[in-house]
Amino acid sequence: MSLFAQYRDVVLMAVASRVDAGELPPGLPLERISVEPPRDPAHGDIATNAAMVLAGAAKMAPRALAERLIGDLATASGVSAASIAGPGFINLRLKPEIWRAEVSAILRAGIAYGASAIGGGEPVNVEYVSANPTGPMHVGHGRGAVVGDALASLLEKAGYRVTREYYVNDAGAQVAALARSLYARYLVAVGARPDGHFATLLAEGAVAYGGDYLIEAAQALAARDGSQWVDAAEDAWLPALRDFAVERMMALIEADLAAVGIRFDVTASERALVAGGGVDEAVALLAERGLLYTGVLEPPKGKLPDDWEPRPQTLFRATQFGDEVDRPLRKSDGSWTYFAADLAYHLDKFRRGFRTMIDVWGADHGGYVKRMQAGVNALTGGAGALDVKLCQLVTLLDGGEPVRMSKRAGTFVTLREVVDRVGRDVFRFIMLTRKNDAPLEFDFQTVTEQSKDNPVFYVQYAHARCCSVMRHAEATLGAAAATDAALAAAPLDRLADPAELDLIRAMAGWPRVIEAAAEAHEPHRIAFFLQELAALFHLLWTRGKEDTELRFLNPDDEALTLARLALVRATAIVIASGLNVIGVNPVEELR
RNA sequence: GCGCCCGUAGCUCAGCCGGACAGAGCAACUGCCUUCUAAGCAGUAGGUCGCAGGUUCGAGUCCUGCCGGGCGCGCCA
Repeated sequence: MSLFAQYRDVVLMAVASRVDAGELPPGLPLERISVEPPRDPAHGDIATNAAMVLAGAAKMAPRALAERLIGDLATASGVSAASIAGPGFINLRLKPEIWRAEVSAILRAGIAYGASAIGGGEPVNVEYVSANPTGPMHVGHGRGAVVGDALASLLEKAGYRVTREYYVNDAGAQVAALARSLYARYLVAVGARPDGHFATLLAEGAVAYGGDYLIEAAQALAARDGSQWVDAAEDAWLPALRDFAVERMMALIEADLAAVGIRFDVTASERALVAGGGVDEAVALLAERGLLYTGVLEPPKGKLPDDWEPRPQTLFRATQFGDEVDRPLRKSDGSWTYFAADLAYHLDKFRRGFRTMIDVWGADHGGYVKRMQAGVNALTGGAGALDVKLCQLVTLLDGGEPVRMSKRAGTFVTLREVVDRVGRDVFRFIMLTRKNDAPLEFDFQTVTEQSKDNPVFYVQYAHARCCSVMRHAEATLGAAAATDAALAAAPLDRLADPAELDLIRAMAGWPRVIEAAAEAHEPHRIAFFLQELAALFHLLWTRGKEDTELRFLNPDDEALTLARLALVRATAIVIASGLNVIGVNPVEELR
């Protein structure tokens, strides 16, 4: 339990004892009480809004209510002072040994420090990337991949049972178009058409996917199947080529993702879902609940599609669940819309035991959120909840100049190109330096330079400095004295400098960051926490440069040295713990 | 036209499901290297939190309207 959770209990006990004593009425809204670090550290170590949030129900002035509570709080274990401030805040000052004990706790917990049980083992499904299997990943996909993966790790750290999932859209028109593009490449590969044939088709718009990656795929297809498809009818070759292409593209995508250290527990296929009758089942369920009807939609406002014509179709009553219009489930050719299949897919997730589902999408899918949430709401009878994290665009720059698009990939700069250039750790960290709904600028020059302009480096450098100190310590004191177990028993009361206590307080906040970020589904908070923690460590380091008394290694005072080594080691552990959640390897040396 | 997201210091952005004088980095100016990696640190300066109302003891945070930017708007996914 985090320190703040512990003191929340202390506050609750103080309230309960005043209720027992008849000084406060029963039935107060205790859930509104928060216990957190005050924004201004000068106010104390721990602040609670208890008096203010209970004032209404207790029919008392906040400060008067605070007076009732403060006696119990001032004498609570570990509290050195309690005061009432401002509109009715109660500020607690903790004895320094409470903070110091946190250093031992970190050393004993190791990289697991910060783990929480608030998830209570509840299953959560995080679906991310889910790019069409039509080509290599581009950087935009990479952002969603990192956000989803870090969010999944974050939730695991907070005690949820997480499934990482990829939904393969292998049933729609996109993959048919992919198969046609592959066929055109194939005809060239087996020599049935001249070299320029593909370029001509592409220019005419007869094929959709012009990326070079289909050349290799076509050669592989030719090697496997020879020229058997050359004179075949489309009906004959399309299914075979589609399967071949999807399999090939998924291998490509999985390799790209592996380069960023991302893997999935479950890969769900849209085609398998449709073939297995999942869509019929979901649609039947909606029909059963009276949520389907046949109707004609108004034409969309704004840009009207060229071939718009009103026609009756099967509609889902999404408007009953907060959507703007009712949504079609069938295309004019009788097949299911993507939305229908996605409904079935989310119903499937729910039936697999996930009441909480999180989808990470690109911002261009923003218009799709309400209908999907409406669908989940309808299909689960309100028991399932879908949260959608929309990732805004990534703009690639090089020294402030926009990066030109790559021909090889078709249109976009590939994820692989970027990761090969900057490394997976840099890529992952930078992708979390903005909240997901803000656009992100990714400048090759900035993210690879070694200065404090580069947040990845800045955090890594703090960790490397910690490791450097430990290496020096081991050289003089011996490895046995510098183990985590040995340091946990160091005389921590020697840590008395305000800058040292500031660092400890920040580290003690790590469990809170995990819990708050997990509840908000916001992995970027970890990156910001790490930057703050690194800053505090760099500050302390430089103080030691200026004032020999504050140096970590003090040859004349071994007890003091051990206490400070405990602090340094704890810092390294918390940084590593944070980097671990976002999937970045902490480095031990930067040379 | 409608929906979603965004609007915080000159620039890039935080701001923890309303809380105590609004934070950081960059850029600018001033300092700190015989000492654990100066690839760092400290200080100074800089903001009507887009605008106008509303709810509240209390609003950058919630509600309404407007302004500005991005994304999207049957038979694509």
